[in-house]
Amino acid sequence: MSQESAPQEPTHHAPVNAPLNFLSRGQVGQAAGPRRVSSQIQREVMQLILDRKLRAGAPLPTEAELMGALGVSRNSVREALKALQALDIVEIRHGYGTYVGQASLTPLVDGLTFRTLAQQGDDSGALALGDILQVREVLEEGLIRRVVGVLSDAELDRLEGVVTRMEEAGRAGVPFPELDREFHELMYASLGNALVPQLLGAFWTVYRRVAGVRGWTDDPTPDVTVRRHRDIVVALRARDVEGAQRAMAVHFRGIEARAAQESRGVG
Amino acid sequence: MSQESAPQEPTHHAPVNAPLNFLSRGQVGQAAGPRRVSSQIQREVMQLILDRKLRAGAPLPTEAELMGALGVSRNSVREALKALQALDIVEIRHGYGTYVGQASLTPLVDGLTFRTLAQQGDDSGALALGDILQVREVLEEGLIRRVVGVLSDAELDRLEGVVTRMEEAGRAGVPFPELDREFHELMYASLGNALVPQLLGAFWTVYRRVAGVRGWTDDPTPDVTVRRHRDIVVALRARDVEGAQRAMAVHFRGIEARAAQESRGVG
DNA sequence: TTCTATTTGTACGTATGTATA
DNA sequence: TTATACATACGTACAAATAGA
Repeated sequence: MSQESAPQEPTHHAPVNAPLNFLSRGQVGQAAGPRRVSSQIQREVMQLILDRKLRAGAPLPTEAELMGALGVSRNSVREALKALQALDIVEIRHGYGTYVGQASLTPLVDGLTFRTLAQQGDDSGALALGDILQVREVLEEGLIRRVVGVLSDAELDRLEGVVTRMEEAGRAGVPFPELDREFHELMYASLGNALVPQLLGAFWTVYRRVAGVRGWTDDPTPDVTVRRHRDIVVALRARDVEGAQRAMAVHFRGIEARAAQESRGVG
Repeated sequence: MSQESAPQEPTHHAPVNAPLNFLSRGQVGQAAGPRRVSSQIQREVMQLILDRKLRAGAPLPTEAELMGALGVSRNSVREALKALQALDIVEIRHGYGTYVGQASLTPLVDGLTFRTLAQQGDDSGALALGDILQVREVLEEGLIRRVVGVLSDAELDRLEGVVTRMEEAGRAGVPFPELDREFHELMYASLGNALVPQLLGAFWTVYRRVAGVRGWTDDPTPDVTVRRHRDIVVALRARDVEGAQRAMAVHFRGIEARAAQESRGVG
């Protein structure tokens, strides 16, 4: 290993990283210099998925077929597929084949987790866990207002069921992080917005992972957590918009207080 | 190419895609079967960045050095680095070296753009442009309330300057998408939340890219757009929380109306 | 400017591990 | 269990790009 520490910025003239420009070079085009073979293959595969309207799980050509069809080496094909795999745009199953991926928010989770863990020597522009929490809070406080009117009684019953299970787990002394996640995802399902639950789930997962790496203990006051969630359900059932938002805000105050306390304990 | 259309779900027993588990297998550990060499290298490189506290732009070991240090082939190293490059965790410069990346939200932009473009045959769970717009709207309506109290007069002047430049561009018949982006990013800079401007910028970019691919025309009523932004600045200057949120809501009503209109035009 | 060393990009061949049928 | 298809990994060679002498 050369290049020890000394985080010196390189000259950095061209921040090139040309990702997916889609129709930037013609449809499946070969007109006018394809810059990097590997990047070109990435675009070709994505364009192939779009053109054939393939859904998640649909089979993609094998590596050998892509080699022949695009006239490139196996190495280039594999590097391109690895990059698309990291974006969850394709899914590679060893010994079986390559398939269209879910295009989930897994890359966001990975990236945010990495950035949050890397900011210990906190400098400008660094990402703190509090930033993620604040975004979650703003989102959920705004979303709960829009969901009060559309939540059905059946959905409210399901929410209350989750709270009940939380209570049971709390009495048994068992942590219930998954129930918390389920509660928040369930609440916004009726919005019919496919992005909302995934985005909230992504932030939630980042929080949990970072907390895990930092060795934070499990919820020290599960009874309080249960009560906060029950308050939310009560306000939702009463169709009380302001009350619901307030209950959500209180819930997040608790989360933030805990995070701040743990940070003090470590720092 | 075999495997034509027929988007049939495969058996799909194991949804394996083991990404970055961080300390899942010991620190830099090799204890107990490292499943995939390439994935293992990804984790090693990330752990190296964390351990050495390297900042964005810092040089990483060359491919040859990684080969020697980890005892793997160059192909495996390259595949791992390609995956990390897709996540913007490393930056590869041809003929020069590999560096720590910005860990930006580029992967999110790519993924959301891809998903939105792929959902033309709209089925369940598909991601629509309206979903992204709604998240932006909820975020900005909540954020503007929190920013009213902390915005300095200098920042308000800068915001008004952007609106003025919008007005000039509009009079000259020049579209001003970048000024719109600048306005929204500038507004939340004083929050000190590193995630907020990047997340909003990501959603904004996805919207613009999808609109571009779909061939939507530029803003047909730039004067209205300018007025909406000016209304926001006026409310902010008056420290009018409710008015600011209302102005932001009106702004988004306009965007949604335009998107709906364009969608009807195509569909 | 030209040359050179370093480093990444692409290609080919071969062997092995893995999952499906 | 066997056979087949496919991804995984390694090694080598050469091409292309960059920085610096």
